Amino acid sequence: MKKEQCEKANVFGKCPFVTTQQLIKGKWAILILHELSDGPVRFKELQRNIDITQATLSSQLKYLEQEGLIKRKVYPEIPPRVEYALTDIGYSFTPVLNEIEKWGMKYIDYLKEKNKEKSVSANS
Amino acid sequence: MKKEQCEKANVFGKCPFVTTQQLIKGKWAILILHELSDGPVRFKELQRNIDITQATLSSQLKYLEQEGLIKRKVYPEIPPRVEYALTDIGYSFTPVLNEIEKWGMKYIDYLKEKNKEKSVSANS
DNA sequence: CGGCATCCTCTTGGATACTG
DNA sequence: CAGTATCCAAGAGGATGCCG
Repeated sequence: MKKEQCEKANVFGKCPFVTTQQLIKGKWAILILHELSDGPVRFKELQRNIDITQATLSSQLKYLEQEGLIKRKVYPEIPPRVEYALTDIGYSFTPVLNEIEKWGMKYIDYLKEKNKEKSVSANS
Repeated sequence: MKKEQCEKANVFGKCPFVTTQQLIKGKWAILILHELSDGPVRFKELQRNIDITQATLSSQLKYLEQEGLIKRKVYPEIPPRVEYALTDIGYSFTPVLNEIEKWGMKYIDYLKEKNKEKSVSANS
């Protein structure tokens, strides 16, 4: 794409990089999307899987729902049951998640190498 | 990968998602990496391309250099000249950038559709 | 040109307590 | 179980001015 789209006027909804960044910059968005990538998950289960407080999880889910990435389904039961799932556009984010995971593993390896070198030079 | 790696102990350097998120959560990291993906770029040029103040750009670059994603080369000239380039591990981030760009464009289209629907229903 | 130091503001998100 | 309300701390990052 033309770089110009991202230059000067770095606006949400214009530049794909800025737009994506705005959506996933939060501490939890990527993790939540990843948790939902295998199918619907209940609120409580999400909270258990990710280490996050109720209040924070609640606000994050509300945000992601607003942006159209996830959908909320309420089952009229007692006790209440709410499931969260990816929307179509949310599901289409999967390739990004996969690349993030692959690169993350690569970077973790890189960190290990870096630490190894450091301890070697410290011993010399 | 095993989800367990990301559960409970969400630590940088253990879970690939958390690790990557920590590195790119900032407002500028993705844009800077994208700008550098075609080869070395000077400080001033970066500042022109992205709309960012000197102080902020400087601290971002220092951060990315610390994390090993970019490297800094100083040319002993007058006036001074400093070029930034991707390291190997930084360059290997390119596939993530590509997916981010693709998805970002998809999401921008989605936003347009959403707005169209809204104005239609508003006129009915 | 390519920074750094300082100050200051605004947002994110964690802790805690309460509700249907 | 699945939230909401309130309060608060930390950090990101912008503005400005100075320096080699």
